[in-house]
Amino acid sequence: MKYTKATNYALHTIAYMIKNNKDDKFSLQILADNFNISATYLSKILTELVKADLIQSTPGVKGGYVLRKRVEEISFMDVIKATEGTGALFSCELHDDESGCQIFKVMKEAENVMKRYLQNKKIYEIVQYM
Amino acid sequence: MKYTKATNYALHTIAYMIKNNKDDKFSLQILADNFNISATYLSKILTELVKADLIQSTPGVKGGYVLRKRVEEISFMDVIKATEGTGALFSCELHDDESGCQIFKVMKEAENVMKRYLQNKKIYEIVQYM
DNA sequence: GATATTGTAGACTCTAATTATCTATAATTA
DNA sequence: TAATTATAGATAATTAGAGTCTACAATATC
Repeated sequence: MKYTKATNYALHTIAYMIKNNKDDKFSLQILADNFNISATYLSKILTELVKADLIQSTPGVKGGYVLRKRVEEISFMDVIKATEGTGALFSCELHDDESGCQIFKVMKEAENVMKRYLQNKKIYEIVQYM
Repeated sequence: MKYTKATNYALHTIAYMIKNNKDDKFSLQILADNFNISATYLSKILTELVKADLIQSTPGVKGGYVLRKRVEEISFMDVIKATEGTGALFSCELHDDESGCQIFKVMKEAENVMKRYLQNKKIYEIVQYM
């Protein structure tokens, strides 16, 4: 069980945008070069952030990506949800009704504890140390 | 990012052993039948629990698996560690020294919060409700 | 000591997800 | 219209997960 690299790129992209003047527009190429990955690959990741309404994209000349929320409103969890999805980390196929499984309940609550931590932690908080 | 099914089988096996007389010896076949999976497959999973010293296996006639610790000493995390390994959920390849990455630090602490919860939760606590 | 029983190791397969890349296309500005 | 910028689609390589099957090792019992 591991977070995907896409999540890492997404978190670093948002942090990068906040750090380098949060109101600017950033081109895909600039961002991709920053991580040494192909632009189309990063595009797929950022498109998920667009769908999640965390950033906005505009095509065409002078286009690019821009933050869509105030930095106080962008948590780690918001970004992770966009890239990893919202499904539970643990699932139990051994019961007809998973939610009745005692093991599932514990695993789900443990997951919630982690997710609450990530929901409360905002990305701008750590940008100053980067 | 998902827990493996192996973790689910492992947790259910320990719970099953605690529930059905914790001092008994259980044969692989009985346990595998219980979950409708093949014995050799479950064996691979339980062998990890043996290595982690949570259960003991004895081959031969009248052999089987038996718990090796008192039930108060078997936490969810103990089992999960055995099946999922001990590596961090998040890793950052964008820095030479990962531990200096601010994003990594937050992700690691979030993980620790979840793991502490699972370390404090013992399997015998939920068996009574199964 | 032979035999039945029980767990383990190894090789192997199948599938799905991850991690990309490349090409073509759509939208926008100048 | 041309240049620029993001997106969608096809494709491919690699790895992890989820098993199965066969052979083997250890143990008890007769």
